[in-house]
Amino acid sequence: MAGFVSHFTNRLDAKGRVSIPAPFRAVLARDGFDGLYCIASAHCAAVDAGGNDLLAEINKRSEAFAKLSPDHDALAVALFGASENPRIDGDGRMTISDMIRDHTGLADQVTFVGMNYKFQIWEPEKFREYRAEAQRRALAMLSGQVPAPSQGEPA
Amino acid sequence: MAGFVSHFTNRLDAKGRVSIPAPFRAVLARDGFDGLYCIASAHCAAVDAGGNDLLAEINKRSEAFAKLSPDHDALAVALFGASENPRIDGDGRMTISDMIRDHTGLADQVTFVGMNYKFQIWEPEKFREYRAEAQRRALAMLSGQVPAPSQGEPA
DNA sequence: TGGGTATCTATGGGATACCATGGGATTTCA
DNA sequence: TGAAATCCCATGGTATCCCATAGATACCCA
Repeated sequence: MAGFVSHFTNRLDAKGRVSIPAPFRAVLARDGFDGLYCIASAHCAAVDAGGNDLLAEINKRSEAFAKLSPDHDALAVALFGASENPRIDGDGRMTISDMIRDHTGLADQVTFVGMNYKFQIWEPEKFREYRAEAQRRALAMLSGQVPAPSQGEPA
Repeated sequence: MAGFVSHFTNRLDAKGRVSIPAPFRAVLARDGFDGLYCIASAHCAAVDAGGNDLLAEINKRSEAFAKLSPDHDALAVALFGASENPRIDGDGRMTISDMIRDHTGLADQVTFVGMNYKFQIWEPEKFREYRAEAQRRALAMLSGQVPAPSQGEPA
């Protein structure tokens, strides 16, 4: 079954709310996660969002280390300390927290980008730039110029 | 279902009380633990807090040694001697004990950091420093490289 | 086929509930 | 009996719930 696909740009209202695109809501409803799981991306000005599938990916990363160890603690702070669990109201909207606003730099519009098992939250202009760069990289990779990165690339 | 996520900073009042963030209280309520389980972190200036999940991890550690053995006794003293079981009042607040105050160095503000199966209690400024370091280490760990030996860890 | 209607979506705004916080009053314990 | 812990209530700010509206699309039926 298809996951999060396509991208949408919606307006942020005076209360800091934004409608989650209806197709994404449908995917979340199938997933069954309560609300939305969000985590700041470690390598770009976007926030990853999704449900159980995304949470499972995050959990997988920290399971490599023994709990209560310094390594596990550091990883847990970096991952879960940078995560949030916003609710979705009856009209399909979420509230943009300070964390999301600071990390993405978004102001009055929000771009939602489907990435199959998760989607990303972007400031629209920053997403345009990132997308252009991503397409250049994809083109280079597909033409065999650049070796595909080994698996386990941070999302 | 997600555990403790995100981080919050609340004020300590004149009576030494502080509100436990509502999302954390919701997780604790699901967990069913009576009050809060707290233990000083062995490797940083924070206090681990949580419910049955955290307690289970602590128990797992001491069970590695035979009861009544000197090793088990020593570990039990170290673990449970550094533990506390504060209550949560009707308004969702806990009282900061001298142990927590001394071990974290906190003064008038308290930062609560979600780490999924537990959360940590920090002095806000010390947390900022630790977090920056944790993000560096996490990036190194996740990029598949051997993590740099964590010398110079904040005590 | 075309007009009309119902539905869905994004968005705005009022009303309400919740949360963090402060402080008084009461209880507990040494 | 005095200090500390606990209970209880008040309050300001914020988040959430609920309803309204407009535009777009899907649907229906003559």
